[in-house]
Amino acid sequence: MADEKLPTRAENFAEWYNQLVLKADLADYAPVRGCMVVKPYGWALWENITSWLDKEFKATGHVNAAFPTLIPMSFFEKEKEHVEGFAPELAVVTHGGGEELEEKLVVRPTSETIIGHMYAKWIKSWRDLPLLIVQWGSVLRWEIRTKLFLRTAEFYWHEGHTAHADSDEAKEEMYRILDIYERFCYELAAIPAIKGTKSETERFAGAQITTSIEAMMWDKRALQSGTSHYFGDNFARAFEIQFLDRNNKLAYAQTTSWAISSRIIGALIMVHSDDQGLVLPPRLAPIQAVIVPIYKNDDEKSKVMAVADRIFVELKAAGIRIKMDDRENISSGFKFNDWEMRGVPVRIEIGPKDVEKNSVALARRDKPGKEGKSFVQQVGLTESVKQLLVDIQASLLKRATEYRDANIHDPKDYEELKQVVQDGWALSYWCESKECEAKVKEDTKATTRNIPFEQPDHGGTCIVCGKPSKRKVYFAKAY
RNA sequence: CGGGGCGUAGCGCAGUCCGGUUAGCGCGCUUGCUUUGGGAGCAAGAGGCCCUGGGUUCGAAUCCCAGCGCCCCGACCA
Repeated sequence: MADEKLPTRAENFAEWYNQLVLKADLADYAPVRGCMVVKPYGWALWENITSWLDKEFKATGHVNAAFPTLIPMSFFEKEKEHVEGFAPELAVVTHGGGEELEEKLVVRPTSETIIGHMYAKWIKSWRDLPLLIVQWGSVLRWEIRTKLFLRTAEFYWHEGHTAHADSDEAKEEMYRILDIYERFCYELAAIPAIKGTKSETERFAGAQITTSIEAMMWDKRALQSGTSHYFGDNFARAFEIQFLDRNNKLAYAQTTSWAISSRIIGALIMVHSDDQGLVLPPRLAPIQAVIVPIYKNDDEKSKVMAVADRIFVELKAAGIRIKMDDRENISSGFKFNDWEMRGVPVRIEIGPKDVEKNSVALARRDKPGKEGKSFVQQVGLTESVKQLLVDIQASLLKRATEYRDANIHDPKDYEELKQVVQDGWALSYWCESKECEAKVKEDTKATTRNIPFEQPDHGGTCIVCGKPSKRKVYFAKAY
């Protein structure tokens, strides 16, 4: 039992993360370099994420469809910036059925091109708009340095692709989706992500506007957790998505695309989890509460299990995602640690003493050890557990918000900015020039994350060059 | 693409320098018994193309040559 414990976060954050993903049973390394296998427990978590998003997309008029994995190479050459952005990380199929292909096929790294091609075919009239399609699937990017969930060659996501008659409507769509992403982060993931606009250099290849939500991890690095893009007519021109408008004039469609990927699971881990293992927000946890029965002999077992079974049925009927850990020959101490590693929000311990006293021990995962343990009556347990799940959800968000705010700095000058981005974020005025942005990156490795929508009501001067500046930007080291 | 390291059981390693019985150890796995309120104990088992190919030798995990694969450190992305 040498390596049951994780390295601490302070000791080695990267190694803590790697081992946590494996030990919490979320994913495993695949035989292909850079690829991962998402294990059933990890996939259950992903399904809780996707099912909420899917409902929100459908509620806002979107429909799901599927486009092919393979895309003709020539499609990528139609939008100049897009091909430049993606060329280095394309996987290309050169042979099929033993023959060399006449036109090489790209394994999709994203689907703007093939969807653009199809949209050109489908959109002929203003009556065909808006077209609001979401694809759930995976994409492949030939990454050099990979890490489970955060950056793998193949990853899972949804990609929304919409086409609109005018630019205002398309921009509204972009912002509408970003709002859904924000609500997902706050309400489900308990992550206080910040909405904003990407700088020109950080923009998606081919986009006119890229917006993002940015989240602060435990190590204070930033993680782009979702993006929503407005393309103007860039892709419409490249793929000839044209329609006759109300005035019988030929016009280009305005398109958007947007995504949240399985990377969000990495954010969940790096925002909430601790040295004991995974910590999951109750609304996303595949298992919200686990029952660990404790007994020494058959006599105790029958008494304990009678209570445990009854409680299991009650909680399940109340809609709580509950699990009975009835594994034999494993000590209860091991089970406690095991479920803590897997991030289950609430643990219910039932032993002979509880049977006598009509109580149970309730342990909340967000407060490890004795601090989070309480003894409550079996009567009314369903309500106690429900309330506890709500409390945990709220306290995770509160803790993450306080942590984020405590580590966002307002440096006085460039010297101080260089200091604070080594271990935190800076929110500073910036003149929005590429030169100043590049200088910060060169000096500190920190990049602009986004220009938050929420801004002070007055301007200031650029933290780098001192020129007048209208808006503040977040500078941080990023994943 | 440039520098360093490693391929031996599912995982982590020892053995390799200096060739020589039946290739070991820890974890994990299987079975049985005892255990179970914070990471249990004992016992018996299963599990090997020692990366691949060639060479040297009476004899190669070990020496030589070639190849393959992987990992770590310096330029991009959800």
